Amino acid sequence: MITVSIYEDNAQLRESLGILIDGSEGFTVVGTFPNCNNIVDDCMQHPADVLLLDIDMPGLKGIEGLKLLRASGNTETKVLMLTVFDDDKSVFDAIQSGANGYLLKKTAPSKLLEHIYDAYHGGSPMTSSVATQVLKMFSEIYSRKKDNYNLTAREREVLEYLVKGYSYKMIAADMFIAIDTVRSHIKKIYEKLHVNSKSEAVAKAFKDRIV
Amino acid sequence: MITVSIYEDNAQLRESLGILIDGSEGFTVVGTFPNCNNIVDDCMQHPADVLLLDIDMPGLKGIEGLKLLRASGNTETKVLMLTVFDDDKSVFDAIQSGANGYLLKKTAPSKLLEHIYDAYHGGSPMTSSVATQVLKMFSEIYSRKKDNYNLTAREREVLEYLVKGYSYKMIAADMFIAIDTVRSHIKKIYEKLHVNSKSEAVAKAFKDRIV
DNA sequence: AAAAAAATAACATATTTATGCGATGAAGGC
DNA sequence: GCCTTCATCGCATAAATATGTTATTTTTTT
Repeated sequence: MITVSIYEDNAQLRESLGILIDGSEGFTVVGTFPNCNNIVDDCMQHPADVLLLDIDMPGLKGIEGLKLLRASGNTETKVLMLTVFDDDKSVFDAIQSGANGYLLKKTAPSKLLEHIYDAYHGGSPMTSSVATQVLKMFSEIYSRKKDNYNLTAREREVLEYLVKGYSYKMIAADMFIAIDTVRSHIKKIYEKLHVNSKSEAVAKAFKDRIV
Repeated sequence: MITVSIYEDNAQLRESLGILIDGSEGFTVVGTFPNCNNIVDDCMQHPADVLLLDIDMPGLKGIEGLKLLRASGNTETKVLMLTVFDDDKSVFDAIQSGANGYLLKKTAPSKLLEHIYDAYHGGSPMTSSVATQVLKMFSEIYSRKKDNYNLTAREREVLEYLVKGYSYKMIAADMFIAIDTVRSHIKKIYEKLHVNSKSEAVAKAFKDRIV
């Protein structure tokens, strides 16, 4: 038997969700709340396996509630965020705050039960459009920027040494070129990156994933 | 009508998948292949909306095939990876290489059709256990390192200025302290981070997410 | 073949960093 | 009250960096 609590400000939806879930084989609703102002207490007094947490609620927002819950040490309860929109900011926040899944409200009731089941068993159900957001964020994080500031191969090489913390002298020795050549390259790099110090170049290299 | 191509080395599974999909309303199979050695050509000669791509195939692995396809400029075709296991290395690779979804082979046939439909419409269907992997990676990436090298509040502040590319003089001005005080802080920072130059400190700050 | 871009190098110089040593006052723990 | 940590500041100096100018040789492009 999977125990579920529902946080949803719309009374109508809250009740119909409750009836749906409670009326289904294998699920019991142990609490329904119109806001998550006392979420930490609620979860202690009515422990549930899975929470359905609306993102947009008056008072404490769903994500804030989630953060409180996790901050209180509760990492066991699975939390499924419910929302009308799949804007990336919220998705991102929810994930970072420790949500176990992210569903659009338009999810069909039968699916909803399935998703609760999934979450209970360690899965992270998410609407496929939300998953798209997540993957997009991933590829943004991990894709090299297309704009590599037109650094030449040699310049990129030098920049990599800078990132590794090498001094001009060390770079020269490693690349078998004169230190003045290293200077020349670095001067060019600074021009292209619009910086004027080693540490700025390093910072930019990290930020823009040039290296 | 959604056109689908199937890459799967197991002849039995390949055929039954083909029959299932081709026999379903709204789906047509335009190609079935036992390997993805010629995936780029295949996709030109038998354009499909969605590819089902087995991860483990003799010859070119599914992910390698995916990379080739994307490298050839094809970013339009939706690609669903199929696999028996949900190990994080592959998931990660697939996402980075531009997969649109990641499904376990044990996915029920009815779901599979749904997932193909989802992918075609821009979604990123993934088995919920795979989604768990993805979220886990996310939180790993974004969690601050616990070890902040015991920097004091003031030292962290100075380090942030370094990351922003400020010179000692600028930091002193901004923090309303003497330049020698800035030096003192930085000396301490270097000791704690085990580095001995500004750019190394900046690099470490980025790598270890101190800032 | 001519032109453009990239890699190499030298020289000079002002500025910035790195490092060492020492010192003072304020805050907090015991 | 004593001790420790933190934040503050000064002075000195060697090393490294930033910047400008110029020039030669390869490599690439047109």
